[in-house]
Amino acid sequence: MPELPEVEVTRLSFASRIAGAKVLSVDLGKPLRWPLGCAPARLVGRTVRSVRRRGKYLLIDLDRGLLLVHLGMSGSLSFATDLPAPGKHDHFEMVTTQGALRLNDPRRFGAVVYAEAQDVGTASTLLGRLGVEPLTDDFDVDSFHAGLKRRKAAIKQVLLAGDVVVGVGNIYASEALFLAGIRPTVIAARLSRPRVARLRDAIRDILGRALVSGGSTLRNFSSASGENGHFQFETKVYARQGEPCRVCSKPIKLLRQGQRSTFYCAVCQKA
DNA sequence: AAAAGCCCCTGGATGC
DNA sequence: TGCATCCAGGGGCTTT
Repeated sequence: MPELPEVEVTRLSFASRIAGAKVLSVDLGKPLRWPLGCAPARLVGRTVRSVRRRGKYLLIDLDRGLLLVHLGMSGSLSFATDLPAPGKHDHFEMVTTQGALRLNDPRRFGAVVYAEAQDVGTASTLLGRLGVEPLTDDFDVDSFHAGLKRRKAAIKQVLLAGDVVVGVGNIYASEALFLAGIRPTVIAARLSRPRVARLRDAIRDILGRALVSGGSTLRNFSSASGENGHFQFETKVYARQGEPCRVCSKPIKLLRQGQRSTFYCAVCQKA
């Protein structure tokens, strides 16, 4: 579920509401991907400053230290003053003076990790190897082209790896490659500069439009205020194998790359 | 350094 | 209805 648009939609849905709140209590459910990294009681009394995003991570800045939140495959956050009693898949809850922030994550691939501020951004942290933010001006054609030049893997898998550009997951990788007319199996280093430029524009276009649409709700994603996304109704190739391409009417194809599904049109996307 | 595989976990859909 | 199998939006870690 959560690729860059979903994470950003989540951030926008509670960042302003939680800013300035004081932490009253923190409770954990079953173990997530990584341990919190501190005793929950240590967070009590701290103040939430802001909520930022880096790639698919949310960074909740406290007056001292910060929380890194990752939604994994099945995570979603809720922030409200009137949440129902916790369910079996609620594994993190932080009650504040302005509402309770809760992580629901059935598969538990997500995580909430506490870090001291000075630990963030270095190569030793979770954020150290992340690529450029695709919706910023730093995502320019020259550096994108240079990054891809070093990679001999298929372009789809390079996009998913997140060390060249962040935030593009399985849905939006297929969609962006379709929009750019590029076959997902093309070796990244072989893409010409004009095609790299098209791909850059396609990634920004897809992510931007998904963001405006509130993200994609495939199973149970919703923002922290409970809004569902609706970009899943706009996908051109994702999960449409066998159905006619919306441009040329030939059947959409499905293949496996790195044990993940890739969807493409063999006519519209040239090698 | 980069690429390929493996694995964490639960639930829903499908097939017998 | 029950059971087995496969699949799912991510990504760190280990092995080539």
